[in-house]
Amino acid sequence: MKEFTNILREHHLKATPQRLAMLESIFMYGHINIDKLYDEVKQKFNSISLATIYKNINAMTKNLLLLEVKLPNDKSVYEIIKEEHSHLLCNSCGEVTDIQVETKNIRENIEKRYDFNVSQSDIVISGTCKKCQ
Amino acid sequence: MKEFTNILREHHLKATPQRLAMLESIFMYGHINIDKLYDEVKQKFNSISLATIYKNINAMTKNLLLLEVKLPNDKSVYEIIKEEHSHLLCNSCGEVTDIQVETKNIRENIEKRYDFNVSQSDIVISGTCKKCQ
DNA sequence: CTGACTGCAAACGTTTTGCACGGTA
DNA sequence: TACCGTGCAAAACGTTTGCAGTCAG
Repeated sequence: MKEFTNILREHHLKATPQRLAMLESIFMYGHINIDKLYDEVKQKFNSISLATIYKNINAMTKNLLLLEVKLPNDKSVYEIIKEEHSHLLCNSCGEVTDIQVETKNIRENIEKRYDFNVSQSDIVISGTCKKCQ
Repeated sequence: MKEFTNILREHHLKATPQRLAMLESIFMYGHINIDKLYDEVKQKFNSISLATIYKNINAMTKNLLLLEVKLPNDKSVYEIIKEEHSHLLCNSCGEVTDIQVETKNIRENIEKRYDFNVSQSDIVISGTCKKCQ
């Protein structure tokens, strides 16, 4: 896919078929953990090794192309970085969904009350999604 | 300490000296990771093994006496469960602070907008604390 | 053509397990 | 006394590393 090739280059990484396959899977799922990603990529790319998956996840995360999302009671998932957003986690089906949460008030409150310079907000809302209720 | 003895029993766990020492350290620090906890407890209790630390962390977490807090770019810390609250993480000194964030509006918005039944909100605000600015 | 990337195997750090012994209730 | 918990050593697990060969730019 032409687009991911450019994205990789913009992040100073070579566009190898392994990386393109990884990005396609991550994009398709939106959020994916290491094991699932390995399974997925292995289907299209049987020779890929777990070490390569890890090396690339680390390289892309370090170069701010991917973001690790730590979930309560679950394995971390990775996503392609875009605008800042929060996450919904369904405890029943495990699905992770992007949501927009108004954090401006929260940030301002914290800056004022605790004299704390906020740079990042990690918010995961857990519960039961529509389908699973 | 008498109090922790009772708390352990209320959670259907025996009040062993190892567990009491662990709870005292966790309480003293507010939030502590496994390595630090092991170091701390080892000072008062030289014979304790890492396996015991892990077994007890798992037992107390499963029995809802402790909570694991996953931090971005950092090791998990554990705390004694009390009222729901959020966390401030200083990227400079690593300190974790409890804060009260008004989540009612957020929850209600999510319940309405996404038809999602919220049960838990995990919020970690990162940045620079007062002392480190 | 050269440095970056891959795949393999080995190494590593963290967490869990099995078991015999000891302590709590 | 009956279990539950402890400590040790070994095992299992997830992740990283070193290296020789390959490929993208």
